[in-house]
Amino acid sequence: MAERIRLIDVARAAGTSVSTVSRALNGSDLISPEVVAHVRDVAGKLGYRADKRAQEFKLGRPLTVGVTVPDLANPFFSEVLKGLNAAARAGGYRLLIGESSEDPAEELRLVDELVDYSGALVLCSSRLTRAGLEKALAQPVPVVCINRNVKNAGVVAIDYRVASRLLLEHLTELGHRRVLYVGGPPASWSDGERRRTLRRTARAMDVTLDEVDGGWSGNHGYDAGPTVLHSRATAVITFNDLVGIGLLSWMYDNGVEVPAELSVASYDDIPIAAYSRPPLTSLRNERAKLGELAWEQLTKRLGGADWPAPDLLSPELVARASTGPARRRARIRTT
Amino acid sequence: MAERIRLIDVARAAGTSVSTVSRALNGSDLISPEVVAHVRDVAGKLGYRADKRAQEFKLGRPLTVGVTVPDLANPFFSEVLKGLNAAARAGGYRLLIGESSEDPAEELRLVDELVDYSGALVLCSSRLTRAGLEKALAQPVPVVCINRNVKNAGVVAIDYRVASRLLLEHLTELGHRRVLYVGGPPASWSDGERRRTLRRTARAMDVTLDEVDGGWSGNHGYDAGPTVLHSRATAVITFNDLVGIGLLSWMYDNGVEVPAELSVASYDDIPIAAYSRPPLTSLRNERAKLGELAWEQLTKRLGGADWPAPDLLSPELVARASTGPARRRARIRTT
DNA sequence: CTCCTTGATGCAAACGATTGCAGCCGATCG
DNA sequence: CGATCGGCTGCAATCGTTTGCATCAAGGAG
Repeated sequence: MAERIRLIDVARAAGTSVSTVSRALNGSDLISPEVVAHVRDVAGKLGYRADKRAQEFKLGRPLTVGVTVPDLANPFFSEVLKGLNAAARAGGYRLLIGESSEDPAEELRLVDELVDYSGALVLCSSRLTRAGLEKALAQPVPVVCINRNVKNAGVVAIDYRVASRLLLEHLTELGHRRVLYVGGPPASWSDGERRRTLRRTARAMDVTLDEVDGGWSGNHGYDAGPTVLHSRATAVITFNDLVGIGLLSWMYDNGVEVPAELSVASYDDIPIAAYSRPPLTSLRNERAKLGELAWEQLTKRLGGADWPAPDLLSPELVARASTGPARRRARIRTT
Repeated sequence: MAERIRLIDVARAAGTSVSTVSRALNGSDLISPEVVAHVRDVAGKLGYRADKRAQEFKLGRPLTVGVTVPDLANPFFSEVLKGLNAAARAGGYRLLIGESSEDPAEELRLVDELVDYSGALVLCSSRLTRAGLEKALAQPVPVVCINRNVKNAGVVAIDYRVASRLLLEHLTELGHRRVLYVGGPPASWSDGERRRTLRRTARAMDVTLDEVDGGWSGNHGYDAGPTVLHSRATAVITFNDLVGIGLLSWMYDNGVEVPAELSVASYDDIPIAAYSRPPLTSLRNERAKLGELAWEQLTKRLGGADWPAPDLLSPELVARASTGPARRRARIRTT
């Protein structure tokens, strides 16, 4: 908790001027090597640390990227953040992270606040309304959206066409012809994409697809249990692994054998998916890479270029024990 | 991506001076109401936003709190961050989050970097060595440690004495007299505390306690499976829920009945613990509150006071199906 | 010996905001 | 009617750093 050392303190101690100290510390070639060495030495002894706020202020651009995520506790987002953080730090930027708690209004507030501190914005799985997004894009900083498709912004997303095809191919190979999708949060673009591509692919593969609403957490999956049980589907696809694991849990509690009576598959393959009972069939995606690519798009844009074409990442199926051959007969059972 | 509007632009548009605009916007009582209204109006029309960097620079103190966590993907830390974030934002501060990836050297680098931008530091479950911590505390900003006890800093932690007592009481009531602890990361202070309090309490309760090393993830728990199986303990306590769930998974894969043959209990009660098979007995703690309390200590300190006494939070036992009566005879089984 | 070049250094302006202080103007009082 | 007072407003300094430009000393060339 010592007092802050300023450039002028170093200058005085070194018997020179602030400009010389600044130049010496920043490696200008206008300064004689001996002076550089001396100044560095003195600065080191005094424990001088440049005031980054003053530096950035003088230099103009904020070296900060603002990021919004719907939910910090969801491993999917944590890993996107990991990737983005690593890339941004390597580029000399740091992250200002905001959590919207899955609330579009809160997200809008966040954007509004983050933009005051940031030279760029990354909206991760934005739950913003169309109008809200427009507003965000009108801000005086470049914006990249992860898992949300918009014009005039960088876009990095999972390729849900591939995702849905992989899931349905896997299930049809196991003999399933009737599949139920348990959906995600209403404002989620990626939920919309999952539905759209599932529908389209199901039609092409002659699979009957039903849909019910769900959410993003284990509780949402657990609560969907009765609905799922009463459906005529032999396989269920859930919005994400947390929902899937919650659903598996309900099935277990209610004596429904998975996968003998019902198959369950999901998106994301978060680490815990391998440890559910039974282990959950899911779609592995390179989440950290989503973050890295977002950063790449941003640097290009900050470098003056136009927005590059959207980056689409294809997931990969990880078949585990929660999916198996479709049962032959209609389920006979009450509650 | 419009150009940034500055105070002087507003001043010109409003036909007044920057000082007047500044005062009008900041609600000084030295300005006539009509002018205030007019300036506000013009500023609104122009979409003026104060440059926070310039503002903070002028005002002196950085309104940023730097935070380090070992692992962003661990729900425990996510929720601490949630609590801290909410409290700090309410106090007008924002969070700069750094992830050390469970690496003490990286954490030291992080601290070194964060301190350049922050007016205060929160070290969450710091893995720093003693010397590293000293260094961090020598920085010219106040530091709060969550789940790590140090002098000359704010301290907020889980009360592991209570935690260990609750776990061992629960297990002894179920008839267990021999318990194995599967430990956490070597640099973890809280792992040390868990061990210390478990040992002490076990001695007092006449329980035999064995210990093996583990880690922080599901994989660590899974890998500990064989060791656990070959031990003579009837109950296992794991470092955290992720480890516990990994261990449960190994037991399932290898046909060991839980809790009939082995009881498993753990610390933290992350949301997913309720959905493991069987659901995991764990210790619920108010993680978000850890973050809030850290902020409270910080504000007191920033207000000029000395560090308050450490805040200790008592956890609460959530008994689920992974713990049950101890089996009567020694386990007979190979691998 | 003087002038000019060159390399090293310092002076001072600038970034965008806040704020102490001086100044201005109208009103009030003697 | 002039002095004073008080309420608003603007000028200018300031925060810590960077950087264009002036300056200065030394050395070489004429």
